[in-house]
Amino acid sequence: MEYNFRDIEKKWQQYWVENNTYKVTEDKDKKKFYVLNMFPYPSGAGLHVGHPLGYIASDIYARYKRLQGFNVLNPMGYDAYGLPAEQYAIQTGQHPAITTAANINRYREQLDKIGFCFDWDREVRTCEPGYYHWTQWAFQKMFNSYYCNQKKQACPIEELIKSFEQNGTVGIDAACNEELSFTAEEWNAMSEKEQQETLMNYRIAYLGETMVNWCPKLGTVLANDEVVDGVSERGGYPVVQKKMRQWCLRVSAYAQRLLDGLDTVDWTDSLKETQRNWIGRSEGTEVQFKIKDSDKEFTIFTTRADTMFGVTFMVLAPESELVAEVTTATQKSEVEAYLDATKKRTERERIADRKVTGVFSGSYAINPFTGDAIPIWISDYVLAGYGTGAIMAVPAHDSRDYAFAKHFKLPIIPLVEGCDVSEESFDAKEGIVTNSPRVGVTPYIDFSLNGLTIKEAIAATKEYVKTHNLGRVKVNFRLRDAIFSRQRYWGEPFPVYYKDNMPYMIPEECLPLELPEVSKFLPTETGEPPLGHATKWAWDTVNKCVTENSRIDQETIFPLELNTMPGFAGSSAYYLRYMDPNNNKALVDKEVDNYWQNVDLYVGGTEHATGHLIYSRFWNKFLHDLGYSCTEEPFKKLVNQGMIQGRSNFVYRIKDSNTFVSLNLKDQYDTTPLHVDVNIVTADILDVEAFRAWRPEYNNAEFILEDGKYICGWAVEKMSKSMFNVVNPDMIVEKFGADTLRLYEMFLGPVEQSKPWDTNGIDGCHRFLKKFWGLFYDRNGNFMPADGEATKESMKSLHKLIKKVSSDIETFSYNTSISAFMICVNELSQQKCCNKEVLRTLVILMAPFAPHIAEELWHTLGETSSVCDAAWPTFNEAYLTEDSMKLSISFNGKTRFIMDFPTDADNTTIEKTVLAEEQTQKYIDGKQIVKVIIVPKRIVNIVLK
RNA sequence: GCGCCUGUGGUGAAAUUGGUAGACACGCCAGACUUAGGAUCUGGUGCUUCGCGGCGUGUAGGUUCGAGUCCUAUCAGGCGCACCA
Repeated sequence: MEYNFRDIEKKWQQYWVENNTYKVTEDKDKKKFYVLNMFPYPSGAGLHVGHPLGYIASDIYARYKRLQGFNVLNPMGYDAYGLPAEQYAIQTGQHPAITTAANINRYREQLDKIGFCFDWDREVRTCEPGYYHWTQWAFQKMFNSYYCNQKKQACPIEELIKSFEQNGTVGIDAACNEELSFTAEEWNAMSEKEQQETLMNYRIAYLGETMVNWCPKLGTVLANDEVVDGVSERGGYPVVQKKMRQWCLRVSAYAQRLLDGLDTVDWTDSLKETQRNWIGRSEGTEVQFKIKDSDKEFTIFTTRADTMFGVTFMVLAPESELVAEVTTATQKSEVEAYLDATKKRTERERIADRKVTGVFSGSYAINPFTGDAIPIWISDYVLAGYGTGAIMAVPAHDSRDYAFAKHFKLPIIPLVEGCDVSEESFDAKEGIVTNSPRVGVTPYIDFSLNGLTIKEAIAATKEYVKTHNLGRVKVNFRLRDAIFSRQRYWGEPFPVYYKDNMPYMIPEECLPLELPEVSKFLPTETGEPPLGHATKWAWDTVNKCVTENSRIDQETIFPLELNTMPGFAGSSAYYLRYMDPNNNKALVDKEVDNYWQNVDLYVGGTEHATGHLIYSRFWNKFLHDLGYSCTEEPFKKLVNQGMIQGRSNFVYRIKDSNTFVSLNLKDQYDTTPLHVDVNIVTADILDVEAFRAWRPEYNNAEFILEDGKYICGWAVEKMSKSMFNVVNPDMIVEKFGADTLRLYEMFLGPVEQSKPWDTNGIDGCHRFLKKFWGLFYDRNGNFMPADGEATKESMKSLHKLIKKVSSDIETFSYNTSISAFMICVNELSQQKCCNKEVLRTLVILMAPFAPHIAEELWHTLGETSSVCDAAWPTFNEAYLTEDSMKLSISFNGKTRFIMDFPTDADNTTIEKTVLAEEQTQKYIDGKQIVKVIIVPKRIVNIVLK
C-alpha cells in the first residue's frame, strides 16, 4: 500500500474536528501548559511559507507537552484592527470589515490544512465587540488610575483625590507630566474643570498636549515604534512633528519595572538587550545653574557629574521654554532667526545633515562649582524631550560639545591626566581626574576630585551635589509615554464623551461601545477623524449612555471622542482573553486566570521587540496592579522564529528581443535579468511551457538552452509578490502533504535562524515519510507489524531516538530530531524490525512532528483513541550502554593499539591497564611514558617526557 | 559612536558543551532494476596528491596532552539604540 498522504490528512483532520480532539478545559487535576503564537494580522496576501514556521514549532511543542500529560492551552486568533487591515481595505476599495472577514477565512483555510492542534473554540478577533469590550474596559481602568511611586504600582484615582482633599500635594509621589504643588484648600476651591485638568496630570491614560509623530499620508499620529528613520513603518511615508492633544498611556511610569522584569523571564539576550536599549535607563545627576544677574535658575541633567570643572558653555534646546527668558534684547533678532530656521527642518533633515548650528542667547549661567560665568547657547543638537532640555557642555569629554566648541571657538578644558584633546574629545569614562579645582582659579568651593578615577569622581560629585543642595541624583529613561489616539476608522472607539472640553468615561454598563458604520472611512490629511461622519451613532450613544447630556453644550462641542485606538490596543491583553474568551462579565474569570497563570512558551518574530512586547508587558503589569492578572510578567519563555526569506529566480532576456538565455551562457550576450515566478521553476530549471503561458508577452518566447534545460539564476530577497518569489504553503501541501511541509520547515535549520526558502531539499523529508510508512506496509501492501520480542538492536535504535528527541524538543532543536528519526528509521528498516511495540512507540514519537501519518498508523496498530492522548515514552539507559568500549591509543597521529574494556571500568583501572600494556615498550619513539590520560569513550592520550 | 549576535564542504546544517570535525539531508559521481524517469535501491563524495601523506571550522596569536568550542587581537556580515548629555 502506498503512502497516500492526501486521503490520510483529509481523514484525520476531519476526525479531529468531529471528536473535539483539541478542545481544552480547565482541568485542575492536570498541570497546565500555555503555548502561544503571536496572532497574525489577516493581510490580503494570505499566508506564505514563512508564517507557519513559528506555528509549526509551537505546535510540536504543544503536542509534546500534551503527550507528557500536561493540560495544554494552544489558542489562535486574529489581530484584526489597525493600520495594516485598513490600508489593505483602502487599496482594494472595500470596507475593512468585509476584507478582514474574507482574509480571516482565507487564513483559517490555510491553517487548517497544516494540521495544527489549536482549540478553535477559543478564537478571538480584536475587531469584535465581545473582544474589544475589554480593551475599552482596560482603557477606562487606566483613566481611573494613577501610578504611585512609593507603592510602585497603579492605584485608583479616588485615593489621589482623597489625598488632595485632605493634604493637597503634600506627601504625594506620583508619576506625572509636571510636578504640581497646591494645598488642600486650593484643591477644594478649584472648579470641576480645574480639578479634572489637574487630575489629567496623573492619570495613567491621559489627554496630553504633546509633540507627536504626525503622518499626513496615513492621516494619523503614530507611536515611536511605528516610526523608523523618520518615515512610517507602514508604507514608508514622511512623518512630521506636530503638537496635538492626544490620548497617551503613562508607560514611562513602569520603565523601571519593565527593566527589572527582564531579569525574570527566559528570553534571548539579544531581545532583552533591545528592550533595555528602548527603555534606555541612564543614571545621572540634575544640577541647578543660576542665571547671572537674575534670580532665575535652571536645571540640567548629566551622567558625567565629574566634569563640572570643565564646563565652558551651556546649551538649551530650541524648543525649551527657557529660551525666551534668557534671550537678551541685543541677541533677540538673531535667536528668533535661528528658531525659525530650526522649526522648518524636520527631524529627518536634522538627522540627515548634522551640521553644527547654534546661537548665543546673550545670557550667562553661574557654575556652582567654580563661580565662572558661562555663556548660554541655543542649539538643536540638544533635544527638548530628553532630560531637562538643557545641558552643561564639556567639550573636552563629549564629542558633540567638542564639535560645537571648535565651530564657535569656545574654550576646551581637559580634566583627565594625560589626555590629548587637540584633535578630538576624550569621551571614555576611564583615567585619573586632574585640573579640579582648576589651576589658577581661586577655589570657589572646597572640593577637589584630583587623583580619583572617573567612576570615583562621579560618585563623589553626586554626593557633594546632594549634601550641598545643588541638585539631586536622578534616573532618566528614554522610554516615552505611548500615544494612544489614531485619526482612523478601523480601530476600537474610545468609550469617552466630553463635557466642558474635558473627557469623561461612559458608564461601564454601556460597554462595549460599538464601532459604527460610516459613509466615508478614508483618513484625511488634516486629521479629522472618519468617525466624525457617524453623527447618528454619536448622538444615540450620548442619549443612551450619558445621563447628564442635557448639560452638554450640543451646539458647540461634539460630545464623543472620535479618534480610535491604535493597533497595539487589541493585542496587548489577548493572551488573557484566550483563557476565558466567552466571558461577558470579565476580561477573564479570576479562577480561570489563576489556573492558566501566564504564557509558558511564546513564539513570534523579533519585529515586535519594541512595540507589542513592551505594551503588552506594560498592560499586564497594570492589570496585575489592579488584581486582574495574577502574574507580573505575561510571557515566561519567548522564542523568536527567524524570517523566511524568498529565493527569487531570474531569467535572462537578450536585449531588444524575446529570446531568453540559460544562466551559464548569458555572459555571451547582452542580457537583462528578469524576475520569474518561482512556482514555474523546479530546482532552478525553468518549465519553459509554463513560462510561455505565464504572461501574454512571453507567448512566443525563444530559449537558448544548455544541456536541453533552461537554468535560472537566483538570489535571496525578501519574500514578496513583486519579486515573484512567494511560495504558498497550500501548494506544498497539495504536492507533498502537510506532514512533509511540517518536517521540512523544521528540518531547514534552527527555528530561530533566518533563512531563505528553498524547496530543493523537500524530497528528502518526503522520502523519509515514505520509508517510515514502509516499516508498516511492504511494497505489496502487506501489513507487517507483529507481536513478539523486540531484538536488542531495535530496542537500542529506539531508545537512542527517545533520548535524543526528548532532549531536542526541550531546546527547540527540531532539525536534529528529524535527523535522528531518519537514522532510526533507516536502522529499523535494515534490521527488518516489525515488532509492534517498537513501532507503536515510534509512532508516538512522530506524533508531534507529523500528526497525520502518526494518527493513521496509530489506528492501524489497533488503537481506537487519538494518538494525541498516548503517553510519551521514557528511555531506558540500559539499552544504550555497550558491553564494552573500545579504547584506541594513539600518538603522533598513529594508532598504537586498540583495547576492549568493560563499560563499568573506571578511569584508574583503564589507566593502570594501559600502563601495564605499555610496559613492554616503556618508550615510544625514544621518549618515556610518564602519564596516561583517559578521556571518556574514545581517546587515551599518552604523555611523554 | 555604544550594545548584542553570527562566521564550519558545492548547499541547508551537525558536533554528546574541551575529546576521531562535517552527523542527517540536498546536490553531484558510479552502479542495479527499468521502454523511460524529476520513481526505487546500493556504494562513493571536505580540499590536495596516482599513492604514502599533507592541509582543513573568517584571519593572527595564546591557554591545553588535546580547541569549531575557552582567552586576546583583528576582519567580514547581520540586528538593536543613537546629537539620549
